[in-house]
Amino acid sequence: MNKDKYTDNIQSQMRKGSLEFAILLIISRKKIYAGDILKELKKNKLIVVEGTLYPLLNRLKSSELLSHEWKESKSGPPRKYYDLTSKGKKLLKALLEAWKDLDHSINSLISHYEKNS
Amino acid sequence: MNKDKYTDNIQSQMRKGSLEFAILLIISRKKIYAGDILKELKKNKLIVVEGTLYPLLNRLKSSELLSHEWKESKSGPPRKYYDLTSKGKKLLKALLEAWKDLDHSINSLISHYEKNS
DNA sequence: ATTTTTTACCTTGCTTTACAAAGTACTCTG
DNA sequence: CAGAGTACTTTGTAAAGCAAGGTAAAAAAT
Repeated sequence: MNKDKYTDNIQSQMRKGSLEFAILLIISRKKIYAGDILKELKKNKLIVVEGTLYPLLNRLKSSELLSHEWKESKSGPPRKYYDLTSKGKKLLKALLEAWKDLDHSINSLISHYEKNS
Repeated sequence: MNKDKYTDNIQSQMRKGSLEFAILLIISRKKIYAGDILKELKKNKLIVVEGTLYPLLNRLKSSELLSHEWKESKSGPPRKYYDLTSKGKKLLKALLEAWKDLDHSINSLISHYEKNS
């Protein structure tokens, strides 16, 4: 175990856990392809790389949470535009509740911390 | 890939990412041993099992984020009581900032979602 | 006093997954 | 058509969660 590597990565670990959720939220707004999803995530400080995003999208696809259709691009090869399936929409609602729970739990722990420091 | 298994686990994945953070927060309040950490996590709906918690505590220990001392128990074998090292305290402050960023990012995405649905 | 139960911590084997890096393929520009 | 840019995929490696089983100490039951 490389200590520094471990320590450095805890912060990114924290973000990664919410990655599927963030991606479903982004796709729920409008049909969008991988390149623009990456940009949206970066805009929100949720840094991901291709090697993570593409397999993740394919997992969501084969779990029938996403569908996609090919669309021509004016500046390169065609793109896969993703959309939520009804199963995906349903899950998104559930994740929203789960997020609210987590948000509440962590913020409650934080408020204890901040009282004592 | 088992679809249902994958779908079922996204919610817990979300929580897991914040696990180290939550554990450091809990330990920051007072010296505490694994059994009581489990109870605190459950109280906050952050469900974890022994097979996850013990290796995690050991990783935090070998990264010098935690220290521990053995204490006698009145109802069984001795317990390892964990405490934050100064390195752990420093990391906790950094994680607090990272959490606030994540919280802000996700809640911003959510507010877009809720506007459109 | 020995056995059983409870409590506490640890380990093993399996599976999932993030990521870097390399690969494939399409399209536009010159 | 060669090269640059864009888009999607695959491979190999390492990290980590979890179920299940293991070790050990102390208390309770017999």
